[in-house]
Amino acid sequence: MSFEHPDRNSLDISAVLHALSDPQRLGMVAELAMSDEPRPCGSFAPGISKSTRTHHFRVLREAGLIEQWKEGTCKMSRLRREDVDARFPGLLDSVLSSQAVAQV
Amino acid sequence: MSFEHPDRNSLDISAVLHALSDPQRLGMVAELAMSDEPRPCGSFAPGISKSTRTHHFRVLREAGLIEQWKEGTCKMSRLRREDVDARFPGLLDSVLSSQAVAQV
DNA sequence: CACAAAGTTCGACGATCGTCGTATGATGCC
DNA sequence: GGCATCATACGACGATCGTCGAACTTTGTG
Repeated sequence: MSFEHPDRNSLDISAVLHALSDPQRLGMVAELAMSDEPRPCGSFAPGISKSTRTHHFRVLREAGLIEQWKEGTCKMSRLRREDVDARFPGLLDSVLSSQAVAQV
Repeated sequence: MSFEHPDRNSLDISAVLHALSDPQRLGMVAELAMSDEPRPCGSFAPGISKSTRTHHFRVLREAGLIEQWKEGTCKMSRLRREDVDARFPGLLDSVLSSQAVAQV
């Protein structure tokens, strides 16, 4: 029922950077950052298959970037912004702002 | 003679994050950031082979993180801090400060 | 209960990665 | 010139990655 969510203090910079280095995942994180509301998995990355999406969400979750929980048949996701900011101050901001520029 | 050094404006966030996501390369970048002096390649990452070192330096260079040039038989490396900061403000600082904490 | 919807699991695949050793170049010094 | 030093080029290897489809589970709804 509960999934693997690494503790705030055990976040690994290499895992975080690797998780963010994939354009697909970076796009997901950017979407999560824009709308502060949790969102079901299915509403992301419409071009890829369900299993690939599951894989990307697991990478993000195991890196500690997102939190996930089930609600009915949906799985919700939320960016762990406070935790990431506490451990790596400024990182998410700089990555996301560069992403925002790229999307204009 | 001259190597591939991407233009400041063509730096790719995914390539940069991927380049930094390897612990070996992150260590090299951290060393380069600490001593502002250019350093020969051979003085890095003493545990790994020469060819692996060459490979890592190429990844860093092609991502636009470092600049390299030859001096005699040595090849010098320098962090392209201004360029990276201009393109991705705050990124290098946050990554390097987390790295510094980890090394204490 | 039967069915639909949302995710997961399980191979599988080609591509890329990190690492190595050996051979090869380029440069400086005796 | 001969030799040592520093780095590159070229496979090669096992490991990981991103992607997929098919089968399955879980949950809600008729």
